[in-house]
Amino acid sequence: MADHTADITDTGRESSARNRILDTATTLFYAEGVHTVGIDRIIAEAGVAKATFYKYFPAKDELVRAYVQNQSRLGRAAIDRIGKRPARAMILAIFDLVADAAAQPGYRGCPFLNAAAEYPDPGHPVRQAIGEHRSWKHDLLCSLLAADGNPDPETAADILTVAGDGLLIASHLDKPANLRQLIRETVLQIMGSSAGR
Amino acid sequence: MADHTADITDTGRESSARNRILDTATTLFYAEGVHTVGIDRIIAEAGVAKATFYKYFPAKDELVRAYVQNQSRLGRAAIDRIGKRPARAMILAIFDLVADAAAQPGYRGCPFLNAAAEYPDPGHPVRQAIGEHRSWKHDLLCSLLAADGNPDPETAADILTVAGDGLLIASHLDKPANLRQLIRETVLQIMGSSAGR
DNA sequence: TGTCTACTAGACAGACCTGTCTGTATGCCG
DNA sequence: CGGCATACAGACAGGTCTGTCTAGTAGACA
Repeated sequence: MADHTADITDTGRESSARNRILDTATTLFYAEGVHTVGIDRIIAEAGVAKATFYKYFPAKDELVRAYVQNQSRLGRAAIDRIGKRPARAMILAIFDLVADAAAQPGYRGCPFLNAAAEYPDPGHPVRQAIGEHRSWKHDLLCSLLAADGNPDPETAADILTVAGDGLLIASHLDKPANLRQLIRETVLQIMGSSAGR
Repeated sequence: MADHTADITDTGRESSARNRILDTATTLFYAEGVHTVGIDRIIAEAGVAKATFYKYFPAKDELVRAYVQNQSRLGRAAIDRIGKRPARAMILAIFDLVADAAAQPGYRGCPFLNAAAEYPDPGHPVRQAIGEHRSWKHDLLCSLLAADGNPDPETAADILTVAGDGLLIASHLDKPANLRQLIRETVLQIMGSSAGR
């Protein structure tokens, strides 16, 4: 569970203390929620003094925002790791990532959806960071759909986003046995059944 | 927003103090989250003594569970209010409820998804209550799909559940302009385009 | 050696949390 | 009238939270 956060912030010039804080926070926030995990616990498990923490993150919300951005970076890295493929295969591969994530031991759903649920105010910086990731992903889908020759990529991207969020929820709350098949079925049904199976 | 909680717990024999607590909690928990809202705030706004609160709800988590069950009751009531229709029209009407809810001023997404995000442990009573609501809804969709003549209502219900959750997320986080159209488009595309428009 | 930087250790204030407890007021029923 | 249930008011204990502050330590570099 801590493993996928072990390959750290690549900007190597950053403080190691800061990295330890962010990694610990990423693990704990994802596993137990943002409000449940306190600063004291994070600095204890990161092996860092409180003053050091507040040097790098002036307030807890700043850390939460960094956590969201870190998750965004990890998500983008996972997509980068797929490599180059035709547009339609690319979309299917991206959706397969949901099944990959759901198969991991500590899976607890989508970090962005979980975090958003804890911040009611849509104008809050944390919510904005979440929104940035969402619109990045939407744009990615949109351009892939356009490359696939979709006549209305905007609308199709909306629907695919809906499907993606729903699949993340289902993979977490309902844990369906045949998740991979459900994903394929959902995506193909949405993209038009002229699918390359 | 407090309005739709005004038509209270119909089991009229219940204590009015208990009802006031549950109604206040329903409003506050939904609007601001479960962990953010404390007991003191609830009893103050419900106009109830602390001892009275702990008489009816031995612990806060009991209240949260009652809150989830209350939301489940409200959701079922909304579906009951639709009245009788052919299966396919019924499904569309149920999905339209998402748009209705999203149009209300205090809309903050799906109460079940929000609450689930705050309880990591899948075995927690609150999560179980959420699971009960979800499987109730899944079964409802399944029987409607069967009545509509769907060849594989189980799988179709899975996909519709995915779509429903995704639409609830989208209507909350992305606030798309043409939500009603997005809903129709998504549902019809999933149920097979031989739709009755 | 002296100094500067980054860090550790941990006390502390002030707020807020859940849950318990004591005492009081009100109304119903016999 | 007495007895009992229900509810209110609020102090209190014990814990946790965020965020500040003081004091001390280890290494780099001149």
